[in-house]
Parts: sequence; structure tokens; C-alpha cells
Amino acid sequence: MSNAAPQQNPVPLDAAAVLAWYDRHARTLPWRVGPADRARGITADPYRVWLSEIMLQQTTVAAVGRYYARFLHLWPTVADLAASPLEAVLVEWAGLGYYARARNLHACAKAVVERFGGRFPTSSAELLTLPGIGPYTAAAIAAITGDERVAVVDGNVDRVVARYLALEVPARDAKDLVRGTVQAVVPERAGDFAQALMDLGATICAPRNASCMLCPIQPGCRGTKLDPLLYPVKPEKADRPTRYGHAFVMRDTDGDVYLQTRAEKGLLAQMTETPVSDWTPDKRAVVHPVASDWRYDGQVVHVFTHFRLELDVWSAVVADPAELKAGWWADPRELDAEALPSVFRKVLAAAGLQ
DNA sequence: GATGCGTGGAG
DNA sequence: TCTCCAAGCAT
Repeated sequence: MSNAAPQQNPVPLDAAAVLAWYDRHARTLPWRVGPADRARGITADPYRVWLSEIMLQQTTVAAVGRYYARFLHLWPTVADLAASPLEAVLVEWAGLGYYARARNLHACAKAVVERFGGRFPTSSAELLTLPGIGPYTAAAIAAITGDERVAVVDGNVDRVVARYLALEVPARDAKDLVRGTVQAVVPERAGDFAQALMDLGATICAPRNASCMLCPIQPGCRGTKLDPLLYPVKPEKADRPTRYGHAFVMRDTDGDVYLQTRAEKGLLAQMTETPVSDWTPDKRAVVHPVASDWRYDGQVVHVFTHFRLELDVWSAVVADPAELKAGWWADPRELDAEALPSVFRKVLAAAGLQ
């Protein structure tokens, strides 16, 4: 900013205008208690708010929908979830990604039962002590369930504020400024305000489209006077290297497929997999795990957050499965009961299963 | 404070 | 096809 012209102090965010907009345009979401519900005495269930917020971390509303309904059906209360084996939670989370969330979800449920007698704390300070709950989620739950007057800053709010202030640095380098800008105007209806700002970012002030004419805070916005799509300034993106490996789909003479559990830590930790080679920066010759008549089933490509993976898929019928002890044999018709991440569903599909 | 950690949809 | 991304957290 050293070569930027001096700016006047920004116009504070107009919280009243944001709330008025929300009262007219609030989206209906399965986990949301809207202003109209609130007027009829319905309050947000902290368990449901927490469950939805964990699922929504870095994940779209559309992707969360059926997972949320399924979890609530299987585990209606936090005590139910705490009493479930972790393995069952991982099965249901499979496909949603960022699997540490599922492990922390279960750990958090147990902590709520053990430390808080099964009642979710509602202060952001206490929430912050629980596994998987960071600054955003703690603030969101506290605001939405108890109207604690905290700033709730997610990626949407980062974008709204970055445009409002015409921030010339990436939002992650101006966290205190963004949080302070919001915190300064949090109204009594803190929960509605939090959801309103996020809705605003998801609809009006969207990543690739800014409908400024419809925006309740357009009058004070610096970005709209320039070009809102210039903001937020993007941090430099790291390149995504490719790694290569082999995946092995083994079936016994009954047709069952061999699966095993991944390592306790790291990528896709504790999830279910077919046996695989190491994933290396260079292509390496295949070393089949057991002697058999192996068939090549083509290549599977899968993109993770920080690398791209190309797997050569091999399949074989294993006549004497006794030598495979670490895992188990699963009926291919019942793979939905396995905690298989998407990449391994692709592998199994390439081999003609699912 | 930088890095590791998934996935499927939109444009 | 390819790029970008979506309601972050833990280490």
C-alpha cells in the first residue's frame, strides 16, 4: 500500500441494511432456523448447527445436503454420535472429503458428552476448545445458537469485506482487519447477521459475479466503484505436481474383493483402500502384491488438493487368499458399507466393480 | 506462518 | 478440457 493514494476511513458496514436484506432474501436450508421460525419460538439446535458447519467447511451446500440428512437420521443427538464406532462415521462420511473432519467430528461428540454432559457449549471460547472447531466454526455456532456478538468470518465474508474495502492484499494476510471491520458492527441479531453476510457473499457478492445493484451495502463499498471482481486479491497459487502409482483389485474365487485400512495419519487416514504401490513423482514398474495372472484395467486420474494422481489399475483372481491377512474380503454389491474415498471407488469401477 | 488435507460442480 | 473453487482446521 506504500504507493497507494491515501484513503479516507471506510464507511462502516451497514448492519441494519444487511439484516433488512436478509429478512427478505434469506435462503431456506435444512439446518437453518430463519427469522420467521425464530418469531414462532423455534431456536437453533446447537448439535445440528455444529454438524452442518463441520460438513460445510470447504464444501458446497449441494454436496452436504444428503450427508447431513443421513447423519441426522442415523445419529439424532450428539450422544448417539458419540456412542457410535468411529468406523461407522467414516463409512457415512466417505466421499465428502477432508476426512480429518470426520475423525474430529467423532472426537468432538465424545468430548461434548464427557466434558459437557452431552449439552453443547454455546460460548465461542468453550467451543474453540473442542476438536475440529476453529475460529470460524466457534463463532458461527455461538452466533447462530445464542446471538453471541462475535464476528463470523468465512470465505464469503472475506470476499465481501475485501471488496467493500478494496483490499489490496490477500484476505489471509489481513485477517485482523477483516474481522475487526465486521466485529465493529455486529448487531443484537448476531446469528442472523452472520448468516446474512455469508448469504450475501454466496449470492450477491459471488466469486465470479457481483450483482452490486442488488447489494444492501453497495453505498459504502469501494470495490463497486472500481471493479469488484478485482477483489479479493488472489495469493500466488502453488503448482500441482503429478504422482504415479499402481492399484490392485484382487478377488477371491467367490468374487469378493480385498480391502484394507489406510494408515492412521496422512492422506485419507484410516479410510478403506485397495492395496496400492507408493505414489511417486516418477512412473515406476509395477510390482504385483501376489503372484497371479494380472489384467491391466487402464488408468485412473484423481486430483487431490496438492497433487494430481495417476493410478494404473490391475486386477486378478487370487486362488489362495490365505496369504492376505491384513485386510478383509468384501462383497462387491455391498461396497456402500465401506469407508471408500472417491479415488478408490474410481479404482474399483475401472476394474469393473460398482 | 506455511503446509497438508478431498471432492464434485460451475463457467 | 481446464481452472477455480466452497460456510477451515491442525500442525
